[in-house]
Amino acid sequence: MSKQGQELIELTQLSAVVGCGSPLVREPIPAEDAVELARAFKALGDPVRLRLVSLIASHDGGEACVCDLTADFDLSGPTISHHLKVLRGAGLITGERRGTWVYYRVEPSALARLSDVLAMEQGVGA
Amino acid sequence: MSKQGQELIELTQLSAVVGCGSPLVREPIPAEDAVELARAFKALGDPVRLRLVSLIASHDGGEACVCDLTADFDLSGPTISHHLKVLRGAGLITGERRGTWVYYRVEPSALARLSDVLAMEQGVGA
DNA sequence: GGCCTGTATCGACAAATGTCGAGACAAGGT
DNA sequence: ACCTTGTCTCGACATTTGTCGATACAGGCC
Repeated sequence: MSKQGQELIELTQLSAVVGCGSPLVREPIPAEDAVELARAFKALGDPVRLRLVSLIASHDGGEACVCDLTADFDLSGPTISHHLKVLRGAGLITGERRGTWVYYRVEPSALARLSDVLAMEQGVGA
Repeated sequence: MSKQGQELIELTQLSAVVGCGSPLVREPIPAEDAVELARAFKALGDPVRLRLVSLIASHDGGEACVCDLTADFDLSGPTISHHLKVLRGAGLITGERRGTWVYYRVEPSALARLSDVLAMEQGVGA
């Protein structure tokens, strides 16, 4: 638990550094921030994980249990669990155990932050 | 050249499939599209490459030559070249040789596409 | 209590990735 | 023509990553 706290990224905190509405086209991303942001992008850089995020986000109520997710892949349970752990470590999803099942939901602010960084905003080149 | 054409991803083409303004929260991303999108996100999933994109995009005129980029990293020339190749293969940047130097510029539509996919759009959960 | 189901961790292994040095190719200056 | 400079390609290597089976933990049901 304490260890996990260290690994967990506070993507929301990056807003203070990168700045909201300050995309990567306006000024170079500082090296330290790039590490955090890149970890989030890397987490999305796998087809399975990208689909997992999409499945969770688009599921009814905005949450899905692992049992719902495993059915969509030809992968073993441990593998799905591993990918979910990576996404959790990147701060993109959160998991909560309710009774027998564990429910995952996306972290909207984290996705929004990444979306903002990529937004060109038509303010530089053209 | 012909080989490169195969590797090159037409991220713009994904708009026809994923749909513009159809983010990953509205409906699950199809498995095939996830492969293409994930490749782009993976390309951004490295601190060096993320900074490279940012450096290129924020450079004067929207383009930068390799000589401008290598100075910002403690990496060898071949390594920078490798990262640029990955970004090119993902369709995120384009390179053009003009005389002695090779100039790179970002592909705005590709970045915009990724940004759109990540945009939550407040239309589902809440 | 004992069992069964759902999920996570552990250890192992093949494949992919990031990095480098050496060398090749391209373009310009002498 | 030659050499210098800028960039890319090619092998090689250590590290990381994705995957699995086996196993452990958590919680409900008999």
